[in-house]
Amino acid sequence: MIGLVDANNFYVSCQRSFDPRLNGKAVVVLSNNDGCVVARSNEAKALGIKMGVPFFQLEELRQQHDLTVFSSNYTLYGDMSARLIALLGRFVEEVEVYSIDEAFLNLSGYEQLYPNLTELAQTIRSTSNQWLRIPVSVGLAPTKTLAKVANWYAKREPGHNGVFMLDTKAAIDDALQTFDVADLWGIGWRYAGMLKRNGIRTAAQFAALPDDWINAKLTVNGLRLAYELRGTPCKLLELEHQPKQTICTAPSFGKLIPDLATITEALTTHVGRAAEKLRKQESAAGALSIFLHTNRFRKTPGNGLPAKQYADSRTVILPHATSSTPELVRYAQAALQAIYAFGYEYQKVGVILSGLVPAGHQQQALFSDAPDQRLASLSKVVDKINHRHGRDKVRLADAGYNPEWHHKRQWISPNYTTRWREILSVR
DNA sequence: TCTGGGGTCCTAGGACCC
DNA sequence: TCTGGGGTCCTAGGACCC
Repeated sequence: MIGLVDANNFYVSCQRSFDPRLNGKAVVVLSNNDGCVVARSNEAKALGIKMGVPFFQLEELRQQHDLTVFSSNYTLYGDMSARLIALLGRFVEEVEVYSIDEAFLNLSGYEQLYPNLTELAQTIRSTSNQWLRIPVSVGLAPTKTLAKVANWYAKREPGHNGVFMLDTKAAIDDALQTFDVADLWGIGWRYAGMLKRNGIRTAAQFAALPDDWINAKLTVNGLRLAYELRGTPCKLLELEHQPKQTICTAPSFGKLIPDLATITEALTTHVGRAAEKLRKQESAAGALSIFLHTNRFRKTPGNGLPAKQYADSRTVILPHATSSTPELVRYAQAALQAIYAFGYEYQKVGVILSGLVPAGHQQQALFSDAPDQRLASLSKVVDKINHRHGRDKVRLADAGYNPEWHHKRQWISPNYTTRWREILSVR
């Protein structure tokens, strides 16, 4: 059996954990730059606030109802997530961290220790409530996909008390009969539309389709999904932490930016951030892509016509794989100069590092200079200083001093768990 | 009229996830 | 005025090899 533990309204729950006055209230958490709604309390869902709606469209609702708003605080959510994972590790050996608020548990081999898995799930729930004040739901089933389905029922059926188990053929058949095919793990809006056009509405109907048809329409991924629904595991628990294959840093500007100088400051900062992530996983990048674009939603003030748009990107294959910030910045700035066009209001510049290889195992180029080892050491020392004394304490001068492009986070909460001076004070 | 067979590698684009 | 960020995997097709 596999367990899926999924935190309820995770970002909202993290905020409530440190401010119980928010319990019972409508609360939303916004995406980066305070753009869209990415988490909602049940009360906010009841007000009809949809996932992903642009925040500015909620202005009227805010005036009519008591709605509490937070900018996203990933430092806080990441730390709370680590605590939740540590908690799960006290109950079972094998935990796959699937996302910031979800984990799969391998429950096979625990028949002696936990003869009743529903009870175990309840214990996990109450422990999380007590230690973290984070409510979680638990789905139990023979495959990951069925555990996802079970979790869906655990979250939505009040009678189940946050735990739902699919352990018999009859229970699985029952659950799939009433499960919307669009809610399956691996079925997005395009596949959902295609399936509905073909008369497939439920998970049970999908699982009963011929293999050839599924393979032709949804590739091998769809076939794996069908097998998992039929009870044959195709997705194994991934317990090893895999290094990332690409690293992207591309936050929007807080306001539209027209000039190259300011965009260069932002890009320099983003490349520095991406390179930090790169060094943290002990990789080096073999290629670097830069992209730049205007705001595609924007209308020209006054006439309401779509504003003039521009977007371009440039990929540079590096002469040797590197993780050095100054070196990556040099190539990034040259690429930006090549794609920048005067006369537009830009929304975003971003960097993607790819061709990642383990640091220290880089292929040496035959006809170019060997990578400068001193540069690599320098960046590592800078990381250490910044880790100890605060982000960006040491950085390139090109990153600027008073960034007017910084993203918005108007409703940010304190970093309760990671900064001494922001620790919760109780009066 | 008839135009081989069997591979590898890379990339762009499309699907998906939270 | 204001519309997120960061990932993965698969396939088709083109270029190449002998």
